[in-house]
Amino acid sequence: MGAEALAAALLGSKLVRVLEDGTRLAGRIVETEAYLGVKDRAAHSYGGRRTARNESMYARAGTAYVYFTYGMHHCVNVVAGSEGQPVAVLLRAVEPVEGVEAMRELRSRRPRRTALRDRDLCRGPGRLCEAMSIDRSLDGEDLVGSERLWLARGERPSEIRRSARIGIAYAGEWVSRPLRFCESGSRFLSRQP
DNA sequence: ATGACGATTTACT
DNA sequence: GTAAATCGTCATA
Repeated sequence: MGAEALAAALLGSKLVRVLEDGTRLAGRIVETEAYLGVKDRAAHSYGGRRTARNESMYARAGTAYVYFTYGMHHCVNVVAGSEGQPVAVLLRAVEPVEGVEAMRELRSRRPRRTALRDRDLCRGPGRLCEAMSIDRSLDGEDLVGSERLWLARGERPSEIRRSARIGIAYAGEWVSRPLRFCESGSRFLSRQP
């Protein structure tokens, strides 16, 4: 499956995480972005770049690519390409469905002034990783078969909306490509399309 | 060895 | 709306 097809197909699927202590967390995916590989200036694999950091992008489809950015946030992707094709789908937002209080606790580890509403727990790629305790230790995990982090079926959205990707102002003509996929009308999006 | 840069989030004006 | 926080990573030397 190509990255765009996977980005759309993942909407409605559940991301499930089991912590060391057995706590189970789950969120329904409502926002994704496709990164199209070597030709895509916004992708970490642009131009065939292959480093220790993005090595997982070159693994087989269904592998997790987790990276650390801005000195403080993690983001999780589902690898989409056939092996050797560094193509992936970034998970940008999920709707919390299991372990909400555990998620709130995880999101409150750093001091904060404002109270955390349920709808703000997993609304954004860095936030959802913090809420689900996803970091580089899960980079390379097989999302079909892992006991720590995996994908499960869920209710498909009634309507999908495409828009431009976020946070890639440096990507030239790729900035405006409609490679962001959202469930129409969801209250759990990182921002309204 | 060093410097510049983020697929972001938060708080503040 | 704008700006600061914060540091692993990588390209350059």
